[in-house]
Amino acid sequence: MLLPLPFDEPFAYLVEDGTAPPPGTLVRVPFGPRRITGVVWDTAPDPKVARDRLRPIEAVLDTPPLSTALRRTIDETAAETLAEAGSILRLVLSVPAALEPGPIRILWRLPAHPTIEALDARRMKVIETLARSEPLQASVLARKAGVSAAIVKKMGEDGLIEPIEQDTDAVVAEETFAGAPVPLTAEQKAAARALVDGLEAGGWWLLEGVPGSGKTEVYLEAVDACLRAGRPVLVLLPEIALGAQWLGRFERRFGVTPQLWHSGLTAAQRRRTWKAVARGEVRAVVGARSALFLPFPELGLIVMDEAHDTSFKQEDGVIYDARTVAAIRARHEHAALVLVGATPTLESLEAVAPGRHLLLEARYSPAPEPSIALVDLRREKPPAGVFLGEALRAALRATLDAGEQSMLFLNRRGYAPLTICRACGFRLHCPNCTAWLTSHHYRPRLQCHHCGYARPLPDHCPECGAVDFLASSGPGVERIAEELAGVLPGARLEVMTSDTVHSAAAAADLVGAMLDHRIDVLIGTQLIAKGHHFPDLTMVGVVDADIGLGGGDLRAAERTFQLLYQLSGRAGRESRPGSVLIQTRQPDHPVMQALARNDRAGFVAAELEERRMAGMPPFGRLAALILAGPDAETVRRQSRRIARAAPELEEVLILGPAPAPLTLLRGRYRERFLIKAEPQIDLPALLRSWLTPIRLPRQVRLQVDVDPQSFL
DNA sequence: AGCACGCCGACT
DNA sequence: GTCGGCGTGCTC
Repeated sequence: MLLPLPFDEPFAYLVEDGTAPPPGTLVRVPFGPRRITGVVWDTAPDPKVARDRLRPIEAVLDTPPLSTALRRTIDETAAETLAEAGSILRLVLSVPAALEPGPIRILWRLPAHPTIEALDARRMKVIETLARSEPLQASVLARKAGVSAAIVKKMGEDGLIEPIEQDTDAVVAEETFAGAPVPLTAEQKAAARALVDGLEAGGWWLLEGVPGSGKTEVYLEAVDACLRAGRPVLVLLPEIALGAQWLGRFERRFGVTPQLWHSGLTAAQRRRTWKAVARGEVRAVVGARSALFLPFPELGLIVMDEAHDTSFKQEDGVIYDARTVAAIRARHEHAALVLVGATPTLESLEAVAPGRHLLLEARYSPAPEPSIALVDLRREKPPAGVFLGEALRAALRATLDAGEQSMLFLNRRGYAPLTICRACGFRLHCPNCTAWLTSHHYRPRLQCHHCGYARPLPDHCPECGAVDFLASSGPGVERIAEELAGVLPGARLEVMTSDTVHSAAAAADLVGAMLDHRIDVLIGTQLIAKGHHFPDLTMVGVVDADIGLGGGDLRAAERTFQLLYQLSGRAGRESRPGSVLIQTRQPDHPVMQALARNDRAGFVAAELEERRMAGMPPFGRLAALILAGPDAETVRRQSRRIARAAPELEEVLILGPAPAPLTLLRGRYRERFLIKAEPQIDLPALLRSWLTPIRLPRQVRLQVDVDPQSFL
């Protein structure tokens, strides 16, 4: 029995007269003082307790069993991430309430032999209504029959009508997938055909296309083919992309809304969807990465849109990469997997089989490629405290005068990333993290973006007490909005960040305001880079393109290119030409040069060559170990212990331990290792044999991150 | 993960 | 004298 708790091995239980339920069955078992729902696993467990201490299974649940494909996915994901199998099972059984019967609703129907003698007119009306209807709720019945609720209630008491109980979770809306296919270009048709023809055989594809090339329409053809073949489909999107625009396209194509799975669902929606998926009644789910662990009895196709997006990496709790898990699940389901995006990761470009890399090169609409220009901030240096250079200001003005829209991009929330005392030089920092406090003006306070610490904006220096000497250093989007208001008086500005957009509805409002041209300039963080199409948007300005390039991140260049490339795609839709202005202090950087030449292929080739030389992914594999605990010395001592036990292999390079860049995070000291292995090495297995024998004191936590995306 | 057991501080 | 803090250990 595998339990949804952090254990690797299944536990053993007694079964009556040796009739064990088949693998996958959900059962209720006693575990210490509590009752837990576990799943019958495939291998006979090896109990580490005496036979006579085994306890019996308490009950077998009605929930349909977990499929073999899902159980193998759990095993393999555990092996790959070094998480316990039980922790992965916990992701599958993430909705405990879905394992219980749902709320009961009482419906009324006619008895087998209804009494109709001597009934008054109102009672007859109720009988007649039920005679030509399905069982109804009391209130609905009363309304339909045109009588008061009291009459229905009394008839129930008198046995004239009969109650039945209905599990409200058992009711699903019938899904009829219809809608109209969108006409496709020859290039799109060819790509769609390749996917449709390959569905049966399975395996994975890379669907790459410039923004506006119709990638969605192409993969929706594969979705359609899969549904026609009677197999369910899972479409994964970055959480933020699960917006009205995407759903609108799905609805236009299929005439129905798919089932949704994301963090914003209510408990009841979550419970109903989980149950319906488990019963095999759901044919299409669109969701964020956690949807990969839904209990589909079988799956025909997994589509990952914007597959390069960093939100597909789960960074806390069980650390997993949705791309890896999707590949594992697709393989065990004999399902097809399609990774979709404008800027596929170097990993997927390198791994894809030549015939399975589908390219869409033509833009749907006749808009020409945007012109991209670099502004050298070293030459055109704005005065201190000013962040928009002359060229950018002029472009913004011209766009406004032409009655068109602009976007200003800066990947920094808040007003300023640092507040400094001009009297004593003190920098306001977080008490729990190695990080400055960001000042926010819209919601006035100082905030740590790593741990959630916040305090009011101070009027004096907490160090030397000097009043009115605190100065903002560096820009955030709020500060850019302030500066821009001075540059374009009267222009309609809006700021879009996770601070100003709390809900899907708020995001839809902003998008709507852009579409209706009630906004002249939209200022925002990477939220604004994600697939929205604004016909009147012709200018995109990047306030500081260098932000992502610093630090020790091996993917810094790749990510910066992805982000700015995607952003450039926002400019100039329909028939109007777009222009992109990028402010940078490193105009000679390969990323900036490639952007200016609009040369993605060249950038990818050069970056791949660098990775190859360095043995970095995709030509080698990385893992990060992070030890964290409240006491710095204990953490250091334990890291040295782990270092001493490290395997010594020619194909494996172990760097560290060293204090993590974010040395203090949420009040815990952190030491890091980085492990680089040649591709032929089974890195998870190596880590397991290295780390499993090591017992750490409870205050020190060891986190293993295979294929890390973040290097903090 | 939870939950109990167990050993040291401020209180009705 | 007890209530309760959370460190440690165990759960088939």
